[in-house]
Amino acid sequence: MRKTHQREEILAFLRSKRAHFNAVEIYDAVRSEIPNISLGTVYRNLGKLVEDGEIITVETDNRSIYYDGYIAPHTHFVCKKCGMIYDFEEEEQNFRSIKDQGFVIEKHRTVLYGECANCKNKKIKKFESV
Amino acid sequence: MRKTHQREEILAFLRSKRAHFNAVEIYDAVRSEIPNISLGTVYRNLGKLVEDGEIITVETDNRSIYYDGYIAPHTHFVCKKCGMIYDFEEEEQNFRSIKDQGFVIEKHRTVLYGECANCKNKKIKKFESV
DNA sequence: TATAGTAATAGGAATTATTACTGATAAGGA
DNA sequence: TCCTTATCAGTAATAATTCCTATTACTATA
Repeated sequence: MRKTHQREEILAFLRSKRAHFNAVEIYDAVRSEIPNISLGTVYRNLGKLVEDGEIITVETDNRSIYYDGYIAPHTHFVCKKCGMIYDFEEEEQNFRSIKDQGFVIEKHRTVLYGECANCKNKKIKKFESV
Repeated sequence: MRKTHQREEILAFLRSKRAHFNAVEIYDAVRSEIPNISLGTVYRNLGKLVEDGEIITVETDNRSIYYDGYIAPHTHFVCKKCGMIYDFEEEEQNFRSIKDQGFVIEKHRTVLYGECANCKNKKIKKFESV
């Protein structure tokens, strides 16, 4: 894979932000550096960067794919009380039985929903103090 | 929400199959019962059924949303070779460390990507026979 | 430095999935 | 049965993504 100005800029942008962007957002951002870059080029390079493992995709239910420059495998936990999103490291024992059945897991997208430890503890404290 | 023939058929179809379908596949299936149903009607009703919690969506990275009539918590595995989506039961040991940290997981959306056991076995066979 | 071969580019057209619109239909209550 | 109105079929429009083509940049070799 050649090192091109366009691809460097796209990767630099994604690495510089700890957030998720869709192709058009990335296109708009990179155009400030390379005004005549085309959207097609952005898509092609995003595809190659994903293929190459430099970035990852985040699929949502709102029809567009988001790209993330933070590639360490991680799990998101969304607290339904406080709305905070937590990142968790990979756990070795996850999906043990699936692996044991001969399935090879290359990547995963996991979002957990529930109540975070902070909110749970607050609730207990509140209860004790009554 | 009115009880309409179209919505009943869509829900009945999804409940009758233990698999995942995109909107066009559901459209084709339901047309055998209601030949002149329109694709727009299928999309609208799928949206309402999701809103109502009667079915769930599976977001993958291949540009179309899949619908699942099986709403008990489970994990999806998408095979990058054959494209098939597999269901797996809940595993007790999953996310152990997150739970141990006091987080309460109420539900989750998990999609694993990789190579399924079938495709892996095919590959091995092919290699052996050469 | 010229040259050929390869691979990437811009720009736009094409494709695909989904949503929006409109006049007609039918579900469900009075 | 009659009304009201959500839902329908059919179709047009939109949005996200991919494909296509002529052109350009890079690399290695002469």
